[in-house]
Amino acid sequence: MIDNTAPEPTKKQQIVEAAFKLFKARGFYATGVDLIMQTANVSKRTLYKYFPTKNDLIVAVLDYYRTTVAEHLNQILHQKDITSRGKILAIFEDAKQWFEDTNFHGCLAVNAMGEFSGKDSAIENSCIRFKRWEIEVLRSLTKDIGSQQPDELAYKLFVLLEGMSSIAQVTKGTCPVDMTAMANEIIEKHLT
Amino acid sequence: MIDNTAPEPTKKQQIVEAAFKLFKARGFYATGVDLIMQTANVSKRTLYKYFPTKNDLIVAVLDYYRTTVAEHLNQILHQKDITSRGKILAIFEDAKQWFEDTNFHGCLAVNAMGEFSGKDSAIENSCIRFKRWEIEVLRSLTKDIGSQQPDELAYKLFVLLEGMSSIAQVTKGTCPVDMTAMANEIIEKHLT
DNA sequence: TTTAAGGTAAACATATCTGTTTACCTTGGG
DNA sequence: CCCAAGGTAAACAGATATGTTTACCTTAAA
Repeated sequence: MIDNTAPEPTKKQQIVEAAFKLFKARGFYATGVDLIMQTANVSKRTLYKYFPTKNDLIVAVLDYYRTTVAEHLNQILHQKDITSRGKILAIFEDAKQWFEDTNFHGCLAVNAMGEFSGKDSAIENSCIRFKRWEIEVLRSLTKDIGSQQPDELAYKLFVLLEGMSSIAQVTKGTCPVDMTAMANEIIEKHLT
Repeated sequence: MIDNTAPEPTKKQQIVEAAFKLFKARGFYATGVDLIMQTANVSKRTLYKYFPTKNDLIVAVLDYYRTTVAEHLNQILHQKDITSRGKILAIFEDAKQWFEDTNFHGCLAVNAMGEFSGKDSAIENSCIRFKRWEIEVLRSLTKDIGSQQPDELAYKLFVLLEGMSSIAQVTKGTCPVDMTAMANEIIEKHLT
């Protein structure tokens, strides 16, 4: 009998998810493995079996972070009755909700870079990969729109999203500008 | 005889400057007080005399960070033969150079927020104060320009700068867009 | 000369962190 | 039945962190 219901054991995933939640809310250095293992309901031995070092776990968490963002984005990207331009604007509307959450703590990759820049190249690379992936998502959309310079437009939009994120993380105040409209104007200007 | 040459002792400043350099390059948690005191050429006792807690020192460093940015900005802001609009564009050009430095490690206030959000309200407040000050600098310029909604325009420009900073910090790649030109277009669009 | 302020150097206390090891438990298939 | 895989619990080791304390030095002013 072949078991095809749950191929992956759940313990490893429990660890990653618990660590993800804690790292996001409390930072990386400030979160000890003891707390992670308690939150995940897992013994320390099991944790170190799957992740020989804490930094290995951090890399896994950053990769997991990308999959969660990707799954969330796919709800927008896979809609059939909406143009690529509409999808971009939908991303901005979605980001607005995202950033206004009182529980928002900034981009995990940016935070990780702040703590591990120049100290752990595997973590650094994971952060860079994440940002490259984000901009690639935008680029595929700006290419769809028919832009002659899809890279440039994607970068402009990316700067907006990153700025919104950073400001929201620190000030936690409401945004006085309709950033979706601003993005739309930038697209408009770019296409003419 | 009254001594009015150097009223403040230099030790305190040495500590703040050394800590500033180290925190910027290596992060807050990852930088121990031993390293700070060695870098500052100061004994541990002296350090704890001026800063009873490491977090007290962090708050002082964040305040010092603002004064260094302010002094740098004043070179632009105090020029007489340049319009307010020109000053804004000069800030963007300056930021470009700033962010392209291989030794750039992102905004210290953003990094501090990533490490201490929800953990130390004095540090949090220092970060928020820094961002509020930054946007106030921009607002005084957009007001000068004659904008009817100086807050909105300042916020738009601030989003751009923050986005540039974040992306530069993580990807360390060259920016494929002339952000100064983009800022100029946003100003143009806003004023009409 | 004395004294107080400010400093150094280094041992010390205490806590916490990552990571290891030992001993034991549970469970499902051969 | 048994036994290997995967797990728990908890003690342990070693490094490192923040702070404290003790003893001593230097210097300028009263």
